[in-house]
Amino acid sequence: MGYFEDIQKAVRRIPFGKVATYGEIARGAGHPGTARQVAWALRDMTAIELPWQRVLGHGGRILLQGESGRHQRQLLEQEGIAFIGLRVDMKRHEFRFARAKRKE
DNA sequence: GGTGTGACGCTCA
DNA sequence: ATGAGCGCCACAC
Repeated sequence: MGYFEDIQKAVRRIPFGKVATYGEIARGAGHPGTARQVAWALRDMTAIELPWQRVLGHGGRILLQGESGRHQRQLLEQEGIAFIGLRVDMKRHEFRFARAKRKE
């Protein structure tokens, strides 16, 4: 079990209609303080089936640039996630992990 | 093992 | 609100 898989599992735990920040994913995966690496890991995960669109930057901002970002927003809106300007309404949609767990 | 890189997060001007 | 600076850490060379 490596870092990559830990992140993958954490992302899968985000329920439909909810979103989580990179930092929250890192914590939920048991690797606090590695938000940046979460983004790195996600790049290679776009190929596999994963709700990567539910992962946002701090404050609910989409960090993907260009068309990818536009696509992400579209996917989120399809899930019924509300936006306030460029940010997701985190009051309504932020998902928080119960606690970091190493083994599943 | 040193160096550069990045879908980050936080502070401060 | 907006942007620069800096700390962070896993990975590929």
